[in-house]
Amino acid sequence: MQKASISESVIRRLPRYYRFLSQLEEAGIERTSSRELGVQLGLTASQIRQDLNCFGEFGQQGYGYNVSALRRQLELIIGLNKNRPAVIVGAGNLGKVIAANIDFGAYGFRLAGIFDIDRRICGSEIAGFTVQHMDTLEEFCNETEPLIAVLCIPQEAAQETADRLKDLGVKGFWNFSHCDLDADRSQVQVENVHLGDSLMTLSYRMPKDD
Amino acid sequence: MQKASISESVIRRLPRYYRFLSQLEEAGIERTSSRELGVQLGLTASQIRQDLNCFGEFGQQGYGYNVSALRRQLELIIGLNKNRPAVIVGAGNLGKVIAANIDFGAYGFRLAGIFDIDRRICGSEIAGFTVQHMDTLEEFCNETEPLIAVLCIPQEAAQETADRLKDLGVKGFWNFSHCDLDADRSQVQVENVHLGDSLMTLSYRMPKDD
DNA sequence: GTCTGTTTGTCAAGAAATTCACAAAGATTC
DNA sequence: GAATCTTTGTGAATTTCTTGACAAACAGAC
Repeated sequence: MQKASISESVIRRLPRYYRFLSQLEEAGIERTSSRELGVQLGLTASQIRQDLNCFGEFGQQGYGYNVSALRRQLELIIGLNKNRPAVIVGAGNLGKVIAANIDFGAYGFRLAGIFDIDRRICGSEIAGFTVQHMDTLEEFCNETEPLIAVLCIPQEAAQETADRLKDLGVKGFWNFSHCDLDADRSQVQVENVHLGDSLMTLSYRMPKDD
Repeated sequence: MQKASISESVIRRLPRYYRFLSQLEEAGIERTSSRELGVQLGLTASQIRQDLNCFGEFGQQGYGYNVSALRRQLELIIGLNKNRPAVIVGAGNLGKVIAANIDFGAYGFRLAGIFDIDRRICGSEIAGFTVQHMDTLEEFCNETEPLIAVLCIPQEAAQETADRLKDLGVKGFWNFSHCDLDADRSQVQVENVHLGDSLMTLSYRMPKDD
């Protein structure tokens, strides 16, 4: 499907393409072109063609791209059609919000369980799941084989927990802890989410008025 | 302070440098070097020196960098020492979590108010703030002059609300709506946070086992 | 105080990403 | 159905980003 190894820059743009095409499809628009997409997304038409061509030839000369077909292709490329089990580790404020508000199904996953170390939280219900204690993590993983883990735990516990989950077969980490996980990228994929970093870049870009 | 216009790539790395230096400082480590930082952060020493030199000469040959001094410099560069008013718009699940969990002070801002369109939510208290109705937004902005707004509202309302806030003098948007805001970057800065995009890149990087 | 070792700041080379440009192919018009 | 218009896919040019290399400067040892 893909021509060579895809650069990080391209990968980061794929979700935007997918989102925008979904919007077009919902709006009932049947066809589009790299020029049109470029204008809407603030990119050059050339870049969009270049990006898409990493994965195949989805357009037609003189016509452009069929919105639904291209959206579907991106869905397959990104893997959104799959249904891979995911586990949330850490049922504090953040864990709760993610459990309740992220539509894992829309991203090719399904939430399969929520865990926490605090026995006072265990047993309570979040998003239809009973919070389980970390002691039962091994059992759960052997049974359910989660492909990814969402880490919503304090910085101190993150690396250790990630290692433990890695040994249990988890292949991807969506990491909300305030640290960068250390991992051999050939074995495990890590997506760090640092809201603080994001806010800092905004802070940097604010007028300095010195 | 800065030598020329700073590239996006460099800006994105600054928060990581800052975070890591804060950790070193807390651990009581006094000095470090570009080589050491590079090993820890998974970057080349050359890149770190290049990045830092965009803003000045903070190191000393034969010695390296003083951790506290460099952290302090980055603090100033990013603007974390400031105290600029911020407003949260949208007091649903996400708005609540952000209000309660983001330490705005640590990023050079201070939370000054929370707004929502839903009168049933207005009047309730979140993180010490009484949720105000959007009708009173103009009054609030004239008084408090928030520099940034955190948008935690549905996609449909995002662009309109952003325009309204822009007219009220807001210069930056931390946008959690599921859309990319359209804005003249010379007047207004937008930092889009798309958790869905983040999860999609993880989905893409998962084994395909076809 | 001299000598050795380390590390910076910077320039240049190399690599990567983006944009340009255009032939080829098909759509659309008349 | 011929002529014109549009748009893709792609190789090359350009720009941007990253890495390599080294002189200059200082630290630390003796």
